[in-house]
Amino acid sequence: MLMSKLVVKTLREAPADAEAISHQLLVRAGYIRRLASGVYSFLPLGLRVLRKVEAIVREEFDAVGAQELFLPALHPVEIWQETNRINTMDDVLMKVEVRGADFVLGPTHEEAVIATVSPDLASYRDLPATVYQIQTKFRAEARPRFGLLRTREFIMADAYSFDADKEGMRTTYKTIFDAYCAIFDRIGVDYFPVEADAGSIGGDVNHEFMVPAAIGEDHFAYCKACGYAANIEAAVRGERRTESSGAVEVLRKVETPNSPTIKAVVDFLNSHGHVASAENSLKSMIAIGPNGAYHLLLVPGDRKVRIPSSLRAAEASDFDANPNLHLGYIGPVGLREVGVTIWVDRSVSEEIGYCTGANEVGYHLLDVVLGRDFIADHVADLVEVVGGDPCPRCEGDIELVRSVEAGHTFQLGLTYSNKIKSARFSGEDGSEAPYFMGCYGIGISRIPAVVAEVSHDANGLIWPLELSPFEVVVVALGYSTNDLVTDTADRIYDSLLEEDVDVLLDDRNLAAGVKLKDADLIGVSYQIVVGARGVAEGNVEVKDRQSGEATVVAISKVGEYLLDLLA
RNA sequence: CGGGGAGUGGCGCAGCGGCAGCGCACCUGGUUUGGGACCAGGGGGUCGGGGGUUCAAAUCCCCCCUCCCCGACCA
Repeated sequence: MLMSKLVVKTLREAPADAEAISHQLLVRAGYIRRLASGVYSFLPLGLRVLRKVEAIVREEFDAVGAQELFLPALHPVEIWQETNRINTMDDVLMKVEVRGADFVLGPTHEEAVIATVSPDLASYRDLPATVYQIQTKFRAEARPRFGLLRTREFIMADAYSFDADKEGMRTTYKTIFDAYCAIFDRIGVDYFPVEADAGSIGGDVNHEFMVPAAIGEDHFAYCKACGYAANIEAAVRGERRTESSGAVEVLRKVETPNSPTIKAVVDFLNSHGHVASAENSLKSMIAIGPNGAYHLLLVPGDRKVRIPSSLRAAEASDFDANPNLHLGYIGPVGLREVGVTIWVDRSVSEEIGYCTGANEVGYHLLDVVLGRDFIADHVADLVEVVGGDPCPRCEGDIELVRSVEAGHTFQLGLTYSNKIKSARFSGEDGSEAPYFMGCYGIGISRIPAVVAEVSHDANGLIWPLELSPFEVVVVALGYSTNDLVTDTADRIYDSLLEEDVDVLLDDRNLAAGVKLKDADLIGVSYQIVVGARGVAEGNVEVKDRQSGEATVVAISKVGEYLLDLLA
């Protein structure tokens, strides 16, 4: 490709609306351009990178026997009604009406893939099977941001696996999981498969593929000592012995006017002759179960509650509907007797007298003891981990790592097959059974941005060879004025094309500085700099964009030298 | 959806009642070619949209739209 013909115009300055470094660089270097909020066009350079990402995914999926198919983006609303995700995913669905018929623009394709392939997977003899698709998906993101990192229209690769039983599903999951690792190895970024929360997609075991990055919207808990890694929404902390503070006094009620928060209560008590602290208070959070039942979650007052995925946080209307609940003064004592299920965090001790709400406006209880003054129905991990918490697997400490989610694999089990009539096959004994499914997604259009976030310098992008839009750029300085340069650059370019190298020749009539700056900005993995100074002595310079190292190479040897680098 | 900020040529910005400007980019001619080079000439704008105030509005007022940031949300 001749750069004079390439549809691209680099920018010296980034658009003012680009915040993330990946966004700035991809726009400046001419890879992408915004069409609307969260909607981006891929220019020729950007598409080349995208195609390379896709090629890696195809190769690794194909290698484990997954078969590519193509599904519609336009889904009839009925298939979304069958799983009820028309309601549960309402906030992200883009809906369109076409001549009186209702459609959904697919944000994910579980319904569509089942509807499509179930006739082909009618018997246990047809299983296991894995199919995948690489295509555009849509989400009505409330707030698109960070360029390609969170968009309304995006390209995903999603694989879907179908097995006859749980064991088969687990085996398939492991196979695809390994393929994911192979994919991310080739993409060339540091990544961590972390245990994660299943979110609205449902299912059981699942892993997020996280790439540590300063811009990341997620955090995962990580233990350097043993490698434990879990999304903050799924992470738990280990036990740490809390020293008992000695004798626990009797339960008593104290007046605490205008103290609806932990901080207010602690401040009030401490200034009125009591000794109180957030750690020795219990934060009481009301959550609602799937059947509308009330649950009380108790965690130490200095910690953030992590609501179990089976429950949802209570809303104002839920408090209004239950006369036993006085927001700001809720506590465990007596609530179980009025039908509230009591949960306590694992760290709540039976040897500590806690301060809790008295279920009466303006009053709290002191020295409330688990087992003595109230009984817990469930003991669970209810706090969000923080840096410094003990690792649940070893003696180490947890740290929180900011990161971007690049992929997500799920063991769905029967989550969808149980809801969708056609998601069944005939077993060996002739009876019908639902598929054990898995699904596995990679944000294809997010990958270039993720890589750009972690691989750039002050001069621009730095692509790993596998993703570089070209393998090498021939930067011809004085191409329009120096015949020897022109001739040398052309010969190198032609010989590389001959060897099927993906090569770009900067033949533009521009100042040397501009060409060198552009080459760095665009970030092609290798540069061959052809200048008057070198060619007079029979040399060119080969620069590795990653290391910045430049090597003087004889013109006659440069083809061979480069093929070695690319091998 | 709540809070904050911004819309002036492709990009970055100035102008803030009185002729719409600057840098980059673009076009023509010339010089130049190892780190965004120089000279001369040139093209491109309903100042986001609508309404109002005024002799006069990019500039003041009202409504709307779009975009960005923080939060809520996040397959």
